[in-house]
Amino acid sequence: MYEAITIKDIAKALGLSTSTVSRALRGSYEISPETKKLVIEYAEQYNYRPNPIALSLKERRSRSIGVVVCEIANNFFSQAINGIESIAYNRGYHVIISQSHESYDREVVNVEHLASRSVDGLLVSLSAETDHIEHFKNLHEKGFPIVFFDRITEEIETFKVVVDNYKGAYDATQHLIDSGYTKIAHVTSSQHLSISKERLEGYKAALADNSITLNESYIRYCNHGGMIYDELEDAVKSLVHLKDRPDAIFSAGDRLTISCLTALKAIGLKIPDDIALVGFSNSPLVELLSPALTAVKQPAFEMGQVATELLIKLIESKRPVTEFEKVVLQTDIFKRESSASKITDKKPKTKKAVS
Amino acid sequence: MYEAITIKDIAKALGLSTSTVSRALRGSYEISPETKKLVIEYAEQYNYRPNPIALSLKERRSRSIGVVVCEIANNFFSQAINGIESIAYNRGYHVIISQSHESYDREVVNVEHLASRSVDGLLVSLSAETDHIEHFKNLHEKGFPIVFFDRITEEIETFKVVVDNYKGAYDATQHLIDSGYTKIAHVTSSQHLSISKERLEGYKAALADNSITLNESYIRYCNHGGMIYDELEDAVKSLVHLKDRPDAIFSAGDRLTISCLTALKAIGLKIPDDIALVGFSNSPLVELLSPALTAVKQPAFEMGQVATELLIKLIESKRPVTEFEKVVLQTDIFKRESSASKITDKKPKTKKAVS
DNA sequence: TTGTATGCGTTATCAG
DNA sequence: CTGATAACGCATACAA
Repeated sequence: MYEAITIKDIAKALGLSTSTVSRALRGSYEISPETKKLVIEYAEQYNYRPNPIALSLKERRSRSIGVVVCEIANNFFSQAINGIESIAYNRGYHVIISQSHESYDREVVNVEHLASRSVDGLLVSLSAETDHIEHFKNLHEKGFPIVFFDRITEEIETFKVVVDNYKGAYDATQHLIDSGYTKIAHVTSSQHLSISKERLEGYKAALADNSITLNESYIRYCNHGGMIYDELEDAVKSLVHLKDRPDAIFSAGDRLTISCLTALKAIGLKIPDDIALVGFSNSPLVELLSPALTAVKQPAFEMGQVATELLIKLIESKRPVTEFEKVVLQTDIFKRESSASKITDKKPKTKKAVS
Repeated sequence: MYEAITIKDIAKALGLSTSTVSRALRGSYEISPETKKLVIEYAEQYNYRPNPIALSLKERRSRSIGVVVCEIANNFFSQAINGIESIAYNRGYHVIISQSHESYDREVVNVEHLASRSVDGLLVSLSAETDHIEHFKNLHEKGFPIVFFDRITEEIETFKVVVDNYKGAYDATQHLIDSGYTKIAHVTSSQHLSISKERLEGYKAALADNSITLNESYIRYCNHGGMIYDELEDAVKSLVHLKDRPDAIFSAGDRLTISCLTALKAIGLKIPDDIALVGFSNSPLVELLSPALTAVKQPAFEMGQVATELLIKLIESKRPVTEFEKVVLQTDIFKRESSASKITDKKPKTKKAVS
């Protein structure tokens, strides 16, 4: 039905060979100015565009990079993708986005599809369900360029871009403690994720540094990233129904934080009067939600940019790269307006140095 | 660097011809069971995957559809894309997303790139800057499948999916009036957009039906969709600095609503005490922002689904389609908790029937 | 300066 | 049942 013009059409129309047309269009020096002019004008007139599919086949590269994330309806990832795009666009790469919706199976399918030669490299942030990464290992061993960001794996040696999750979590927890809360629950994503582990460590360290005993029953994992059923709502409910109800929650992700807000609202608890909330979030609305929320913000856009630069470096390098860096950026904490409630005269601790 | 296995490799290794291997892999009935088994096992072992690029070239279709939107960091569009994906995935199509960031030039580039045979069809929501659509007309006239959603154009006859913007805007405005506000400003996107025009009409109609004189100085357009400089902040500021300051704002889009919230906060105005706000928004947080906000919510996911179904219908139809429907869905209004302020005992009007 | 032939990976057609 | 060949659109090594 839809037929576009090809080099062959131009060649036929002008009584030339396809190679001449091809060379003329690429401005090759070996073509006479007249022929060149003729061809270029004709191409212009008929709005000729080279077929990228044919080019890909020939050049064995598609000039596109694949992005594998859990969700784009997530402020962190949509901002990261904007960063990815900003670099890719300038370097002449297309960006193909795929969502796993936190499903391991879906992630495998997406990776296979993308990698089977329709992209030149992959930017990956693991799904919450993913606990083994053979699908990436196979590719990586064959030399396929992969860069991990945010939700990374230590099992594959390549470029990685993350934030200092430990410190972000530490600061968040410390902020709650500084505000007078001591019974601090932690709602996090899957146990398998690097970010969950690091944030958990930061949380634990802050408690320890303030001589607060860790209460294991205050920790809730959402192994499906809150994507199934009422995974997160259930977690929050079970927390507030504890006999020794926590007076604050530290949530470890954008979606989790938003879901916590929603769940608490649904339960009828007021923030921060009934319970305080501090969470990782990149929502532009966090500043609006004050005093409901204090947010730890990730430099999502920059992470996307850095990861993309590294990936393109990998793609375009002639010889195998052997030196891999792990870029660590810093989080920002947006503190809510201090509300009267719960604020004590505790002296703020000096911040600990973090690994 | 990264080399994947091809049919040719298998053929060589097994001492067969490429055609035999190809047929064996596709389970052709004319291949002996033994050969079939041999080939399939070998392919499995070496993790063979057909090269989609080569397939595209051969079949003159890529089994992928392109999406052209302004932003994915926008609740409406990210939800719509989820709807698009949900259908496309089931029908075996890839989704390639491109963002115009409300720039006309960027939109043209994206469309050209996508359409030059790397996608089989296009799902389009126009950018705020776009005031002529030759780039789509050309394609459409050549028979290239396009479906418009949300921000559509009447100049091209094809499938379209929208919401009843008139009614959504009418309801929003009526809600403000019912709550006792009369000096209602309207912050909207570009004048060129269909949605802006329709929402403006709904706003005007509600005012008229309540015998409120339209104050032209209460209307603010953001012709770049709020993407440049402080376009939106300036609009809000100029509104609140009017000598006859409006007591309410109706904002006509997801980003606009969020920006209004942010801008009002920055200025130091409390919602709804100083000024009320009702806006189109699909943010999962709107219910949290109560009583700051009443939101008109669009069925984004469904819109994405419907648009995708129509596009695939267009792509896969053998003969040119001549009957085009325009699907109109309904908005939902999420009303904020009624706050004491400003609520009068005005009797609610009966809703008008809408075109 | 231009044309011819080849190959990228796959499948369809035609011959065996 | 299997193999050789052509074609999809393009670029390039090689001829002329």
